[in-house]
Amino acid sequence: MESSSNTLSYWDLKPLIMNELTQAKDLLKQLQNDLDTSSTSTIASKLLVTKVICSFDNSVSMLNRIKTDAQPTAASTTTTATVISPPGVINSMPIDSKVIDLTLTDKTPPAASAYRNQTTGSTTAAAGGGAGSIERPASIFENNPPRSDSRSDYEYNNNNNHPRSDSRSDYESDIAKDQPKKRKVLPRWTENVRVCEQSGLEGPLDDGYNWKKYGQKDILGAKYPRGYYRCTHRNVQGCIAIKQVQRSDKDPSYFTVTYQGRHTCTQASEDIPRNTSRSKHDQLNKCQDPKQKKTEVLISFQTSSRDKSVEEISFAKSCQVRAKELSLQKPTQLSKALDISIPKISLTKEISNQQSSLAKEFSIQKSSHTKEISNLQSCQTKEISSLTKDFTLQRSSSAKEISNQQSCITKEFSIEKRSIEWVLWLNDQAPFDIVPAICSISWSYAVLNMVHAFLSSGLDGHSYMLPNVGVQRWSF
DNA sequence: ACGATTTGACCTCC
DNA sequence: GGAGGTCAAATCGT
Repeated sequence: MESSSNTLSYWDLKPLIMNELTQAKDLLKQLQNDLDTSSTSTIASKLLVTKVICSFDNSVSMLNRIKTDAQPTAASTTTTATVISPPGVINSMPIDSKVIDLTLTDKTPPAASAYRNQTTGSTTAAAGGGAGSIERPASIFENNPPRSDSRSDYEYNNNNNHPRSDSRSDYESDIAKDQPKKRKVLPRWTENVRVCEQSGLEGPLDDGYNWKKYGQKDILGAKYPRGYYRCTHRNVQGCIAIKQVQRSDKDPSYFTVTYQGRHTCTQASEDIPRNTSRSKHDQLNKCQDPKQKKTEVLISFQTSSRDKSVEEISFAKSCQVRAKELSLQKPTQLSKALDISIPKISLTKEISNQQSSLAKEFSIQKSSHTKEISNLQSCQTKEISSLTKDFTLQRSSSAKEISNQQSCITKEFSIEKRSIEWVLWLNDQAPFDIVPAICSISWSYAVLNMVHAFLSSGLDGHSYMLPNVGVQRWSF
């Protein structure tokens, strides 16, 4: 429903400027508190300063535009407004340094607007409770937002018959009285977020912010309804961020999330969006495979990406310059402290990182060494065991062999002994006169051999031929 | 009891 | 007149 031409009027920019100024004011308050209580780090304080500068920059930039754009002209003029989010000031995208380009529309030429104002102004004044043009203080969202802040995304027509118009605040009535009746223009972008299909949930999806659902609508031609969410801190802090979530018809695992307006609540002050989600958020996230969970963010702004990049760069540069200027022009205690503390902090961080990585490395090495030692021990134990076994076997076989050899030797010795004894006996018992012959060495040797062979074979009572003796029968 | 969600009615815009 | 966006009472969940 967003318009697509490029004209901006004062009334288009006013809410944005108010928003910027309110934000700057809040940030300054926060900074003041921080400095009073010393509750935050110097880096956080510096960040706050940068945010404030950026908000002021944006406001000034927009006000400069108004000077030229708001000049009544005969024909409708076309301009492009660009509101850039400062890197520190997080809009509802959980990504730093986002650039929001607004290509906004005012289809009502100034003349026509004036006409409308004239025709409707009086009735609105009546509805607003009087013709007085009460100047609303700058803190329009200060803690107690107007009852109609729930309508702040809209500027209603000044319709006398509008059943709710009488409940609107004086402020808005005044605005309504004076300005064209258009929807407030807010930064708008979309993201395509993929979640697992099993979840079957159409939660607001976890983007780190807390959202409250305020409506659901069946959309013509769409299979799934569209959910409407606004920031939980809307009532307390006047945060204007809203989003719409709709499941894709083509791929139900995708949700198209359209964000509108950036967070001005304290959530935005925290650089890292928190995952303080509940219920469905948690379920969805638990369900998501870490690999699948990688969110495919397709941010589509209404201006070309080339313009966006250029503006992003120029904005970043402007922020840098301003921050530098500030720290040079006002060498306060804070900036001095920052100059000293930042290198110190980064050094400490580096040391801590190195320590951590060394500890990690040591742990890994220790682990691998322990493993190696354990393996070696195991191998050695095995080897020892095997050696012991071998040794036992060898000892056993050696013992057996020795025993066998002993037995053999003993047997041989015994045989020889008996042989000699027998020869001696034979010599004593010789019935013939054969002593000289027996005494001859050759005969003795032959007899000894014969006896040895005889005893070895275990034969008993056989006849043997003795050399040079003839047949003799010997009985043992 | 209180906060979140649902849902029908209402409103704006095209 | 209809689609989209919002409100607010009713309902639900803790």
